[in-house]
Amino acid sequence: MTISEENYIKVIYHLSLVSPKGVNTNAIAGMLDTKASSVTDMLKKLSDKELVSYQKYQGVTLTESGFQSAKMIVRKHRLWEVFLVEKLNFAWDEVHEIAEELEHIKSEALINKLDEFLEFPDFDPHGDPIPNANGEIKKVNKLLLSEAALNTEYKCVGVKDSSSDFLKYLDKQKIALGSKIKVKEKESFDDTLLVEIDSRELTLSNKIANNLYVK
Amino acid sequence: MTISEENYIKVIYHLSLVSPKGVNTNAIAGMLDTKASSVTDMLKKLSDKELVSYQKYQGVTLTESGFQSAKMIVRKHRLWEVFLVEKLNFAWDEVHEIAEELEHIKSEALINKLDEFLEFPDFDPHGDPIPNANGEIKKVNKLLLSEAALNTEYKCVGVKDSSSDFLKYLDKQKIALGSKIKVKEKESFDDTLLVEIDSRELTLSNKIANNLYVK
DNA sequence: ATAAATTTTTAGACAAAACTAAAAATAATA
DNA sequence: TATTATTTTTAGTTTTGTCTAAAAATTTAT
Ligand SMILES: [Mn+2]
Ligand SMILES: [Mn+2]
Ligand SMILES: [Mn+2]
Ligand SMILES: [Mn+2]
Repeated sequence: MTISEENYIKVIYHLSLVSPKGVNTNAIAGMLDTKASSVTDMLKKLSDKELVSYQKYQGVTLTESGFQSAKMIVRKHRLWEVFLVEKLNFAWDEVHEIAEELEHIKSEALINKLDEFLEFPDFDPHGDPIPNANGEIKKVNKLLLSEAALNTEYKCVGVKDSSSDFLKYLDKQKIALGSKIKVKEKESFDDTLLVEIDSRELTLSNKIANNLYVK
Repeated sequence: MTISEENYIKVIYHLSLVSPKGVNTNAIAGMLDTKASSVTDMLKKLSDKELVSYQKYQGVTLTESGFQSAKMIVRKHRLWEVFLVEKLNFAWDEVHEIAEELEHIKSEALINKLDEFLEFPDFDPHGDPIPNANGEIKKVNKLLLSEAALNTEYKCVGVKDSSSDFLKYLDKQKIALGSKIKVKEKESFDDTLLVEIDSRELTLSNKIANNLYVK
């Protein structure tokens, strides 16, 4: 697989978690910052290689083989992110772009040795699960902070939006994965939350609450 | 720079250490396992980007900017090799191919953090010097074992040939970088050496002696 | 149900990096 | 020096991945 093919497969994987019946050409184009016509061309090629099932105008889904490949790319991406944060001391908002490149390094021995070196982590720095060498993914019952019950203690376990802006905002508010969090009040007008985080009180907008996973 | 351009620049760098007056088209083609015509095409492009000085039929040399770029690629290659051996426990004959891919990862922050993580190594697992962030290379007065004086204690500090075959042969003979080595006798007929390595006696062919650096 | 809007695909073109075959320049040899 | 051999370059293709513009299919709205 070329780097470009891998990027398409990965994007189709992520989109099909949201639209499992079939992923739109335009959605793929949007994610890859390319044109719909380019996507159509690539879908034909991926279909020839039996990585996707594609019938024109009907959207696209991954085949079993495409699904497996996608998970291996995601595995590499997330393991490299762990490496960058845990070993090289990058901040969690700095690692995604670099991992976008590292995820295309071919060696299977490399990724398995890296996994071992990192002591087989289950989650990446953003709380996303890391598929193991067989492609198995540990399922976690997380929910968005916006859906959390009042006066119940949760733990921050992941972010939905992992843009640098959002991650830096969390840093500024000293909200990290692992922080204890409890919703004390919910403003009915705009769903603003009054929360207690590690015994500090904070006000969080609904937008924030919609992008923070808790458990 | 594309990956292909980087590979050309790196090969021209290595070849120009041997032929500083100008590197031949055919030599480049040989190293990159491509055709001379492809090399000519690329030399024009590199010349347009002022990474090389090129006049047709006259061979090619790196410009200052090309030279600096080449050293940064070599820096990345060798730092990754150290990482693979020191941290991921790869054998020294397994790392070159993987480093061939890793050397093209773009981030400068990454390579400098990796350098720090590895505690700023001066040499890679094959004894080759690692340029620092400014492109400076530590010069070492090493010589080939075949040129070593008799009955003088040396230390193995590098290999000239770093093919898997040669490296595995050294492993089998328990010759590693850092081993103490002394030439006891030199057979005048075929230059075979009788050496003492870490207090074991061994017979080494001239071909071996011509590919092992000592100091 | 028809028309309008949107999405998707096709057709044709382009740049990068490779190739083959043939021509041109340079180097080696008689 | 003239001839031959080798090296290098040019000319013309190919493949991959992209693009624009236009056509076709599908979806939405009237
Ligand atoms: Mn990421
Ligand atoms: Mn991540
Ligand atoms: Mn190497
Ligand atoms: Mn090396």
